[in-house]
Amino acid sequence: MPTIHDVARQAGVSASTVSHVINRTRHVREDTRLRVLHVMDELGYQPNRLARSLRSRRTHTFGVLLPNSANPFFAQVLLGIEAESYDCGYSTILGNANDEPDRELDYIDILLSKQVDGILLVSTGAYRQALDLLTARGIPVVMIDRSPGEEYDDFAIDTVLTENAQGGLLATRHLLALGHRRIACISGPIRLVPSARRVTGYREALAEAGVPLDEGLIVAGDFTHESGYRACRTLLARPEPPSALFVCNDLMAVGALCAIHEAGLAVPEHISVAGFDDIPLASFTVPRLTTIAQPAEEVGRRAVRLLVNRLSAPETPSRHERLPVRLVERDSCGPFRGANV
Amino acid sequence: MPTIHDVARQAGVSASTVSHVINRTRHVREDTRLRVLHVMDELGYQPNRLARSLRSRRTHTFGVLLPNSANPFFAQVLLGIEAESYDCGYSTILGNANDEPDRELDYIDILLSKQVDGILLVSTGAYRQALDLLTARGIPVVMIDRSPGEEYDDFAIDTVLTENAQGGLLATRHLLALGHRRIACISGPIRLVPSARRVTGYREALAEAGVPLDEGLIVAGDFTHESGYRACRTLLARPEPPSALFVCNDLMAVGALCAIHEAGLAVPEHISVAGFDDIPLASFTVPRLTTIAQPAEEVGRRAVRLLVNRLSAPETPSRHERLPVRLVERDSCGPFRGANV
DNA sequence: CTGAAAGCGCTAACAC
DNA sequence: GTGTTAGCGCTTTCAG
Repeated sequence: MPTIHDVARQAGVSASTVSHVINRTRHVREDTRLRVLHVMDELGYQPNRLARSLRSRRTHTFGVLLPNSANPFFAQVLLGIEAESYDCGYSTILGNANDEPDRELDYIDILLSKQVDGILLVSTGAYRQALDLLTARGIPVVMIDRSPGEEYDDFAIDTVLTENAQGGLLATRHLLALGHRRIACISGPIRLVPSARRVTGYREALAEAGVPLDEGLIVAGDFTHESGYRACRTLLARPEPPSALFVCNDLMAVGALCAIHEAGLAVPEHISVAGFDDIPLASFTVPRLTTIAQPAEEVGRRAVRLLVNRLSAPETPSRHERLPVRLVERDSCGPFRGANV
Repeated sequence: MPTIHDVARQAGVSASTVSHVINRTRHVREDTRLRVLHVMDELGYQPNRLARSLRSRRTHTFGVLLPNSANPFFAQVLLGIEAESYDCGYSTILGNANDEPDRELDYIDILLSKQVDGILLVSTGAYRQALDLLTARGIPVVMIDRSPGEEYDDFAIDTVLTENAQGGLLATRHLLALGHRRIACISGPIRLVPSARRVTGYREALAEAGVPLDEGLIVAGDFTHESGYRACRTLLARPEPPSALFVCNDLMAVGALCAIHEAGLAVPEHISVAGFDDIPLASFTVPRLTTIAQPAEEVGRRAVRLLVNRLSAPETPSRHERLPVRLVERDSCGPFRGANV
């Protein structure tokens, strides 16, 4: 591979001139500029960005840490992150924590030593340690989907969150408006803030409507198809099964749909199901899923924009974006028609 | 951030000694080793891998280029790539081509100038140009899922493919064995080799069984839910609709399931559906999807292993892995019960 | 077993 | 408008 010196020699100028042509960092006489460009082209010169980064202390690379990039919701967020990063001239190094906090921390070390310019983090649970590592280095971080809460305001970290509680509220209100009273909830892992907030919304809606809450109607899953399937079976086996389900993510809702079908019941005739996320699949389930839409891709893009902004203005106070959710009515929720089975 | 010189000074040794302690590149007296280790720990020293890479010409980073990381099949492959890379001490830079060949080529340039040690490529279609860029640089490449064909054997590129034709054969034979004769096929984009191979398997199975092929029963989708939905509607609207469907990927099969349900027909009573990929969701559709399983995650892991091997033995002749597929029988295929509708 | 010196390819400060 | 110089932080000969 030719170096910048090869180009310089060939074009009869100094390396710094070539550098300035490449980076438009100061004026170069038009004819020399063209000559340099021509030589670059001729030699097939590609700058070594490693060397450039070492010197300029900018790698134009972000680290992206996710619990699991194959989860459709995160996959969509990742799509937004990658797309916006590309548009802004950044590359993305991807790391999956696989829900193992240790792995998350290990990745943070790796990313830091690779000198990434910033990190986009959906933390698996090691909030405190992760943020300690990060802020010790003073590297910009945007936390996505999950935040450590107000206690961490001093960390000056940007966040992009969605209105989880509002989503739980909207979904449950919708079910109530359809006449349902025994509304169950399949939650995500309780330790996760977004999941907890969705359940909060659910509780609020019930309280608002004066419907007493049967705690046995809340069962926890872990955001996978399988867990939604199992939780739903548990619910159906109860002496007084619910007539509607608010499921805290679409993956589990799909599992629930499957369990209901296998139990010989119909959606929405016997049971209504509302999900959360509006993953692309949700438009094609049987029946099509009514759900709370989160702008996943936009979440990713916003996060990147925050990061890019912070790099150009490091001293800005931390910014917290909260994106709205909305109810998408499809075919999985119907009016209450009396206790089933 | 402390540098290796800070550590050296503090420990009273030379930088090269510290380097050797870190990289175990030659023996160091036990007590000095411990002292160095201690100082490193004390200062919270983290090597700057940029500098290291510039010098050693190894970045321990792979580039991963996919058509779309949110497609569940690729998402699963990516999971395998990321996991195995991590296990082997590599990071992964992710790039989505979004089915735009130009973007794929642009990403290749970026990855090369970031000096990645190798590239894992699921090409969007710019095979020839992509490989030209890559081989000109002599950088190791593993092509996944799609290969340019025998004509490119001189490029000495490793590949990991799956038995696509065999999959088409197995699925169609299964449908035939259930008594179906009018079996339609929803293919992927014709220009893509894997899709074409699956259709080849489908044709072979029909020929094998002496069932004449009605070309009108083959309709092309583009591997998305939506296209499967539309293709299925087209098929159902035909004067003599098929009694079974072989759909070239699960995403489209899900779309087909939805279309069939909306047409008031039942699976598998009226129509049988077989998919391809066995994405995680396939176990939870309504009804559960019979499909051809590809070991997606393993595909990713194998690809990384090939790359790692090649880095340690660059002169090895190119290796081509072909992973087997298998039929997973679930609930979406049933015996032929006479013409439907 | 250890140290000194050179240099990976680039950019930035300073001269002219 | 252009060139010279130094050096980012590390590894790797080469000496000892």
